[in-house]
Amino acid sequence: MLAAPRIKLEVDARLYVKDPTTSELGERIVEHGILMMDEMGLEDFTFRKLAERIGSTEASVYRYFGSKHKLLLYLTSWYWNWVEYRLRLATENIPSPDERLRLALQELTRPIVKDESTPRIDEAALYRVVVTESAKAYMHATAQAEGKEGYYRAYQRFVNSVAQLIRDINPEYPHPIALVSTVLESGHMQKYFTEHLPFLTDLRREESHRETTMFLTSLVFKAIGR
Amino acid sequence: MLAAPRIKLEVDARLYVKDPTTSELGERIVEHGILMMDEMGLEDFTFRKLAERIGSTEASVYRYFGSKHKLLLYLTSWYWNWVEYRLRLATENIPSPDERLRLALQELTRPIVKDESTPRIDEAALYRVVVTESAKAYMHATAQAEGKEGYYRAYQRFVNSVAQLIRDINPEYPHPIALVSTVLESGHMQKYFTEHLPFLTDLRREESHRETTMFLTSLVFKAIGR
DNA sequence: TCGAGCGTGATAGTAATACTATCATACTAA
DNA sequence: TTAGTATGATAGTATTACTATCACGCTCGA
Repeated sequence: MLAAPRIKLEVDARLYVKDPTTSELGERIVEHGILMMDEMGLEDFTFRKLAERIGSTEASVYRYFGSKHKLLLYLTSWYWNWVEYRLRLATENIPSPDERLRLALQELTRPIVKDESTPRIDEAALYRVVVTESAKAYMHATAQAEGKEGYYRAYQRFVNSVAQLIRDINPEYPHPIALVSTVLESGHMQKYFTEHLPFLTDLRREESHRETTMFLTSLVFKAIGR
Repeated sequence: MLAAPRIKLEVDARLYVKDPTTSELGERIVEHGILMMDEMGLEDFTFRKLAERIGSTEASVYRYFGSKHKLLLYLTSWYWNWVEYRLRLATENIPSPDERLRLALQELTRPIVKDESTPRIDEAALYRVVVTESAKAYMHATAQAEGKEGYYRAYQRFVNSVAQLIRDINPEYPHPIALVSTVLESGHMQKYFTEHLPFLTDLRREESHRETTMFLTSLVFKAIGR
């Protein structure tokens, strides 16, 4: 079996002070930042705790990321770039638009596992972080300004990619973007509900990915008219 | 024209230390709590600032609500009870299940205005607070415990009410609860996007409520098979 | 080989936050 | 009249989210 090729995803340079991929310390900050946010949640996570865990100092962490919030934006941006990359792999060379969209939705609801092509990033943990915390990344007092600055561009780009798959099937459907953002957020939310608030969903935990795939696939294809 | 009758909605007693509806100070805390969260966002809002604005003290605010988070839970719980009350008014005595669901979805996407039957509560401001902050209320490290304790019961009850409208139309539809929570959250999210992050939706700001109604109504009726 | 500079660690400090505690006072109800 | 309750006034604590300063050591180019 061949080793997976290592991939590196670009993240908007304004989301970091110093590129964390250029040093061992930077890599450790991202690696353990993900793990700690996953373990304790965004609110309890602090740069001080992170620094302690990786044997560094608070000041050094701040040399890479200007704030906890920027680190979260960096991680979500990385995440959406990674999802877009997976989606391209899954849909390339598929001639049928219907089949492309179906595969894309499957890819979006697939259970996430640690990916060996990115050894410093635990995708399963990052996925849980994005599911739980991403609303906090773009719903806050200064979100509008951050949006205008383009801080959420990775998400925006991904939403547009999927919307294009919809337009390829039915160019008359009036709200492809709203449909895609609804489906993406719903996928995350239902995942969170099945794990933490099961009385707010009827997707079952044991079958959650299969059922989520069916639920969202049916929702989308019926909405756009197939 | 008759004055609207005043209504009072019950909120789970565990969400407050002392019932804020039993005193003028309590009413002022809730009233200005909503307004200030709307103006500055949850993060910048503090009990100290609130106390200053209403001419009281931090300690006195804590005598009503154990924490900022509990106050937010109180407000969202009040909000869902209020929405459920409106939905009952809108759908009572409507014999056709189809028409009931249609009216319910209209009610859910209607623009919110201050309601004179609740003089101390600015529903338009509360709606914006819930849209922006509610994910922070139930997505955090101890959410699962709070869910088990029943702190989100108002939301749960409302989701079930709407799900029942769906079952009345098509009892075979497999995921009414997931569909309802998806639609509720999407309604909020699209509202937020049209206002603050317009590049993440294709619903236009000027027409947002009309378009949102159409978008979600079409989504739901197609999903359940009408 | 020297030295400049860069990256990091070590330490300290600040304003604000999210509470908790204590005491005084005024009004209210028996 | 008094006992209790609601509120205000004030103070204090641990933690957070940074910012600042200095020292050290490694590397890279002259």
